[in-house]
Amino acid sequence: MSTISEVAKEAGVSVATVSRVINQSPSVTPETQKRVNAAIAKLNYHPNVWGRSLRRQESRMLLIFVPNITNPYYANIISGIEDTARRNHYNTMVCVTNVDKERAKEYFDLLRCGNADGAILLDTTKNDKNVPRVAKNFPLVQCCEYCTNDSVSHVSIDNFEAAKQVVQYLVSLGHHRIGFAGAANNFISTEQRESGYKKALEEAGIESNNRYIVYADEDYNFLSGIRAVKELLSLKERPSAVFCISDMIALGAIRAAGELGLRVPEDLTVVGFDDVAYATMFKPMLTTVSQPGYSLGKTSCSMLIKQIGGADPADVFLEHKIILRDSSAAIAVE
Amino acid sequence: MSTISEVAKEAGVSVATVSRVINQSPSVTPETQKRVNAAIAKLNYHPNVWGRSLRRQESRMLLIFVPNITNPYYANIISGIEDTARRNHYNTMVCVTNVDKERAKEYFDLLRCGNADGAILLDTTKNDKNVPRVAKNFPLVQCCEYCTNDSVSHVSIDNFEAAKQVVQYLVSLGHHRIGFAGAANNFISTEQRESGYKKALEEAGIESNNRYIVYADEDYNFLSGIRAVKELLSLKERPSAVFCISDMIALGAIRAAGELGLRVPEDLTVVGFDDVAYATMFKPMLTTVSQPGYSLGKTSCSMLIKQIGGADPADVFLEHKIILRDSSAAIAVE
DNA sequence: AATTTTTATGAAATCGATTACATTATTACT
DNA sequence: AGTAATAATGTAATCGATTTCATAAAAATT
Repeated sequence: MSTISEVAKEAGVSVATVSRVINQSPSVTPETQKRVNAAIAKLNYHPNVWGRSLRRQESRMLLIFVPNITNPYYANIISGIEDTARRNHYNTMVCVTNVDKERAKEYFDLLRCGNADGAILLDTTKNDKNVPRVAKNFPLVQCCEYCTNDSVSHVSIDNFEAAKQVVQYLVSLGHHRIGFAGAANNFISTEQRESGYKKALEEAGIESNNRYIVYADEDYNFLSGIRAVKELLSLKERPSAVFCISDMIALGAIRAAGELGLRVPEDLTVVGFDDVAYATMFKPMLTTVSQPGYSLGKTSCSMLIKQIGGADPADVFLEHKIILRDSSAAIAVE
Repeated sequence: MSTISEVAKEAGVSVATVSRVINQSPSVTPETQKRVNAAIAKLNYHPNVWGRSLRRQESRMLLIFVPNITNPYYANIISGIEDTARRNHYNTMVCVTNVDKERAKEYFDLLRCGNADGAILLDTTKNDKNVPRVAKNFPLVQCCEYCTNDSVSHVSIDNFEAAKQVVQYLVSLGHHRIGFAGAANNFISTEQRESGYKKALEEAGIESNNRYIVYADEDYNFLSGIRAVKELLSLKERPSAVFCISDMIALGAIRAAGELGLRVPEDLTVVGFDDVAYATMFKPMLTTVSQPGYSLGKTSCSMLIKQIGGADPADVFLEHKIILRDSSAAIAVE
């Protein structure tokens, strides 16, 4: 690879002038510019990032922490982040943490070493102690999930409100035995959706029943969704509707119903969360809550870039949307 | 952030000695080591990567090009790559190209700028002209998909052989009207699987019928799978089995059958490819070909690291496995 | 024409780490 | 004891780009 001094020699100017041409600073004769550009083209020169970063004290690289990349729900968010980063001349680097705190710490070292200027976290848990600590020294933005410490920026939907609205919708369909399928993890969204569920029941004057609340595994996987919802459906007074905090669990719910000889939505109404592509791929198509993934990513990224520029942390809530499909219906007359 | 010279001052030694301690070079007194390490801890010092990379002329960063991250099939491969990279003290950076050649070119610039030492490509198309060109100057390894130019390394399964075996299996079940659902893209695996399909038919003495060959969209999406297979099933003499080059298309095939009132596997045998998690999530569970994703990633990565160290390009083929489940059955006696 | 201002360019310092070479201190050997 | 060999550490060059400051040339002003 060629260096700036090779270009300088080729063009018959000093390295300073070449640098000026690259960075489009004024006061370079059009004629000199042409000569330098010709040399750059001839040598296929690309400015070396190490030299540049070292001098400028910035890497123009952003990190994106995701727990795993299997969940299609992250794809839109990442697109939103990457497009915004690119538009601002930042590169991005997806760091797959696998919900492994050790690995996350290793990735945080990329900030300490100067490898990156900031990070967007999609995997913060409720009680995370490390994130606020890192945020003291480096620009961070939490997206979708966040820790309770409110000194760190976050962008998300209002999970409490969304869950409340879902349950209100179910009540409006005539359901009053409404189940909740959560997950055994420490994500704040999980907690908030459960709170929203309870609040809506309370406001509707329906007594909350702990046996109507079950939990799938940490990662919302399909099989644990089946297991959890089967538990719910084998109750004596089984619920006529179940609100699942992820589409994956909801698909499990539909399968569980099928295995127990129940039809969806005739015998059981199922509502999911996230609106992944698979929600429409199988019959019945899933009623679910859609998050503005691309916007969440886009907003997180522009917030991060502002913070790198010195802005203060902030919290932003974006709008969700409830999408009605086949898996929910009014309760049959008893 | 603190620098090496601050550490040197704190420890009362020269920067050279600090560097020696960091890099564990011999001939540093245990006592000095202790002092330096204490200073490092006290200042929370992390060596700056720009300085180091600039001097060492290496970034210890590897790129992973993926067409999209929605496809769960990539998750294992990426895990294999990342674990191997980490074990060799390399960082990795996932670059989502969205099958956009322009964006891929931008990412290649990360190599030219020195941001990365090499790349693993999961998205090379058959006739790609750019990849061999880039491979002249930088270490590249193609994984799963590769271009016909054989000067560039690749790691993959033997798609031709796998497809042949699938069709031989179908023939052994008594099927002789066997359909093929490919995709309208330029991936070499697509072509090789079609060739393997044809070869197996030929060897079994079954005449190939062009009307039994249909194509889903470029990205193997579910809906186009439904469309393509419906075409197949509406033929007068419809096939009794269909081999789909991806699980997504196979799931579409099952749906298509259902919509036309056909049962799987009683009326139609369906075989997929890739063994994604969803293959077991819906009834009937999918018979499919499993690729050793983790090993593909791992092998690609160690090959890349060897190439960075100066080794020559090479080609490696790994073993696939045909996984028999519910969606395939012997043909009913007519 | 002489002086000031502006413009274009170059020389050299700088960013933070590594490393070849130089230097000093210590140990081993005759 | 005096010299050679070895060990521990320091000095300074280096990687490639940016940028401050200096300088030379051109243009504008009086």
